[in-house]
Amino acid sequence: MGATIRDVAERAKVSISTVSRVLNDTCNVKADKRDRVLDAAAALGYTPNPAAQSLHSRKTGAFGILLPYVSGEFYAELLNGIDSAAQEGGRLLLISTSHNSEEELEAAMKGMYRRVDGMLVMAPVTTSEAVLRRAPRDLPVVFLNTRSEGGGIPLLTFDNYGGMRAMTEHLIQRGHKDIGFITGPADAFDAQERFRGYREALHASGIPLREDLIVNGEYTQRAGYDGARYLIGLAQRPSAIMASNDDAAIGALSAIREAELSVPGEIALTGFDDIPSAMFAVPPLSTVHVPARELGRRSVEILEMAIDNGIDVALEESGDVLPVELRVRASS
Amino acid sequence: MGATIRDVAERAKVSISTVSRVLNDTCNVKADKRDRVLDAAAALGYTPNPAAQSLHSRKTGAFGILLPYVSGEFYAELLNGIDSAAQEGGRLLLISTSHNSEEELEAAMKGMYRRVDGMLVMAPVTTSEAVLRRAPRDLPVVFLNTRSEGGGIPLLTFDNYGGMRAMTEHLIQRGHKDIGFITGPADAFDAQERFRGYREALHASGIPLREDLIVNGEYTQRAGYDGARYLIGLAQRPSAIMASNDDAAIGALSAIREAELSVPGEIALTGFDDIPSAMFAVPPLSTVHVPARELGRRSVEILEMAIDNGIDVALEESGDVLPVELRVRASS
DNA sequence: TATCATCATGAAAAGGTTTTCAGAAGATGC
DNA sequence: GCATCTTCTGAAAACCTTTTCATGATGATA
Repeated sequence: MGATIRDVAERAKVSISTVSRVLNDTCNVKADKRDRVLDAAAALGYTPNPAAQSLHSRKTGAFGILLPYVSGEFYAELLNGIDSAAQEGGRLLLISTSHNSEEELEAAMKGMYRRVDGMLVMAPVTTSEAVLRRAPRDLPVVFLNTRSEGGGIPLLTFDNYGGMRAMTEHLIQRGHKDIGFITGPADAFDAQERFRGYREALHASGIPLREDLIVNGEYTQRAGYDGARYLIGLAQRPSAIMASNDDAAIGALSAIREAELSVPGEIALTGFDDIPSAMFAVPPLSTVHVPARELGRRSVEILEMAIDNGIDVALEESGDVLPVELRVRASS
Repeated sequence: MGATIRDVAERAKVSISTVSRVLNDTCNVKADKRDRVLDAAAALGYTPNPAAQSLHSRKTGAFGILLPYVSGEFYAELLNGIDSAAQEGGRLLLISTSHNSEEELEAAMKGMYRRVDGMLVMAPVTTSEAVLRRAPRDLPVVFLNTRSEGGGIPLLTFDNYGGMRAMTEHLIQRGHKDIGFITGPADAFDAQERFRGYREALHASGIPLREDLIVNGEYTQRAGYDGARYLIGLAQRPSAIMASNDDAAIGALSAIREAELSVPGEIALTGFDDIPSAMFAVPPLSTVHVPARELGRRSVEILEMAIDNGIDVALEESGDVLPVELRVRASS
């Protein structure tokens, strides 16, 4: 059904080389032929076959993105940034999820190999090196929010540690000493970093860590709800609860309100990520603003650079830890 | 860098035809050669070039999905369903956003043409016919949640009208007569349907429509917040507010709490979509459950059918309006 | 042993593009 | 008017598969 360059050539009574030249305006073609080709192409609704093009050029004009999940406002924001940057660059976007499983991750990378010019990978439960070991060597990869053993790998993170540390210090400054903490997924890089921020802030202030105030959680509302219920039920109830992300905080908020405790009067509450919902929580949630959209955009830029100029050039631009910002609202 | 079938053939000392046969096990090959080929392929880390394959087979093993936006929990759920179904079918997923603009939509479809075997399109502000008119005729398309002028087009929707009508009837049954309504985007199909459900339910119960209780909104928390503030400020304040989706309802909830009105005591509140956050709102939000994930999965199945067996077969399976379910929680 | 069917294999074509190479046509300088 | 140089154009190669076709080998049957 689709017309080929051959059809266009026939209709315009020129060779296929000429058609190609006109369409890519690569060098001079006489005006009359040029017009004939353009007319013929329009009449036939000709579009070059991308498979043939990429077979020849070894480029695809696309890149892949590999996320643990797509659910959640954080990922939505991130995707948003990636999508708009990709669209501006005229690139197509292939997406896949790994569910934090190494096998799925490897399968997805294999599946995208040579269908994309490069990949954006977010793999918080392994290291960038481990991923690269199982990936084709000639595929430019930029990592997001992933642990790295050494340098030499394009990697973009934001300051999980610093953000949570600042938030903890904020609570300490407000006089809180017994601060409950609902962790993220135990094996996730960012969750560990956030926990470290909490731990070290306490330590620096000489506040002993109460193990019973630490609840293992997930980045979900459900986990936040469950965790908060546990903390509220303690004999020595904490005066503040820190959730490892906003979703968990919103779940915790639900549990706290259910127990008819006031926020922040009886229990202060904080989150992390600053998803849109944080501002509309009741009361508005104190949280750490993460530039998710920006992270998406920047990572696309770096990938673009890696594709065009090689990994080494991209490297100079990357290795960045994007700053985060404390957003103190009514919940603390 | 990547090895080709030619390299494998050379290393295994066979012809490329044999390599191809072994790798696709299409017909019998002697055991010794088969082993040599397999060894060589493994040693070289050979993967067939997808561009060459799809050039020959005219298949891509991928499909495209075109959404208005990717932000928001509803889309995340939908994407989730699509992604998992696609992964099961071994298909790659290309994604793009249209921002409800016809130009972007057309550009995205053109961009994906011949890079995908079919497309899933959600275009609530136009009609499926309008989209198809500008699309290549030989591209299977399944529409989601899109208005259609006639039949004959694979289309999957859920019962926007019925859901909102049922919710309105629920409020009427609870004795509400002055019910504020925060609309969705004026030109969106689903938003119009939801509004119609509200209007006709009132009409059926003989309750006159108060124009001043209808606020033009968006599917955002911000719009819900603004809309609710307006409604609360009215001299003749409504006793209930219906938001066109959960995001708007959560924003409205924020405004109501800010005004220190009780929910549902002084103002009842309802949403639509049943996003995960709805259950964790305080109080938990009465809403209409929409099978977003299911919608995603089903649409992939239908597209798969359209690709394999032609549009007509897929058509029989589609045209469905997925049922929605009232979820009455504490907010009403 | 001769014939036939079956099996295994390689050569070659096709799929649609871009690009190189070479040739033809026209222009320029003497 | 001839040699040289541009400018324009077409043929063909290359990109990497899959599949058809043809051929040689193997085994079976009469």
